[in-house]
Amino acid sequence: MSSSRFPISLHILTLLNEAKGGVVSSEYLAGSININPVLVRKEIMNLRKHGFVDSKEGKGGGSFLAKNASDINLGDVYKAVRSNHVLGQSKNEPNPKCPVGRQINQHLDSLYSDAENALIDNLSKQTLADFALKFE
Amino acid sequence: MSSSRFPISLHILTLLNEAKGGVVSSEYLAGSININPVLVRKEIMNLRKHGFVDSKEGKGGGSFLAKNASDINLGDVYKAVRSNHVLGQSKNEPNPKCPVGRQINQHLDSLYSDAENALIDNLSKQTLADFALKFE
DNA sequence: ATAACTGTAATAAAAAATATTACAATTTAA
DNA sequence: TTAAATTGTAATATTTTTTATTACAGTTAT
Repeated sequence: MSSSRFPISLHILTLLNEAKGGVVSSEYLAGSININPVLVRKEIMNLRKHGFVDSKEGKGGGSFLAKNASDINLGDVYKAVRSNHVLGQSKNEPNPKCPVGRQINQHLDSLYSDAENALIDNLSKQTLADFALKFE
Repeated sequence: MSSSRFPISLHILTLLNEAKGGVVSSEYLAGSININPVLVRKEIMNLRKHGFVDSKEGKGGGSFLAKNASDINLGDVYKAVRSNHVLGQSKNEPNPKCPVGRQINQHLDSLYSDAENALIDNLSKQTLADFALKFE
């Protein structure tokens, strides 16, 4: 999925945190992020799957944080939304007849994992609560 | 530009390193990577701009490493190819009437920079020579 | 019962990435 | 000195990915 999943998810979480436990509709969230409500609902589906948020159906429904903002660290949010590696997808198929092409994806993958872990470690230093503090 | 620029560039550099100073055509490179030669030439243009490689026009022409593989570190390669941030482009325009939307891009940017630096630091631990060693 | 939501699928539109074609300019070498 | 191989580069087309839109069944509050 797209490279804007992380910012969208973090935006959603920030708004829900601001709502202080209150329920927020996908319409409202979409309005702040400036994207389509259906995309918000899809992203919320994922955040819910990972236990960050929960939703209430029906009139007056919407979403809300499922845990304390200080218990949501940004590394975990990143892990919840990443689909392909940061450094590039290895879904391209190099020439198996070339000694380099034949092996490169495996080497790239391990390179990616290492680098991505460094990224995640960095993100994990911050919680949603820390991030939200910046908006005051 | 695309998220496969890093793997493509690293693939090119690895092949050029293998050629041990010899000249390699974009046709050959494209064959190993399994992409279009024109895309290879564009990527080489960028690598050349950053001083990693040089090219020779005309018959028997092609590209070759412009510096020692042990002087090319992967963090620098990454910096040469990145166009948008790893964690997502902030080219989306959130609602300026929303207190969160209004500020979020600036906060995301600083978050990205930090995290990206961690990534780059990790990549910088390895040179092209180190990476190429894995192919023996 | 009605209104305001979510959840979800299907489809359409827009944007981005990649491939293709084309050709002038350069260089080698027969 | 001409032909062949190659780069550099632009223009265009195709494919893939992302995003938006539409639609509607199901849920809940009033």
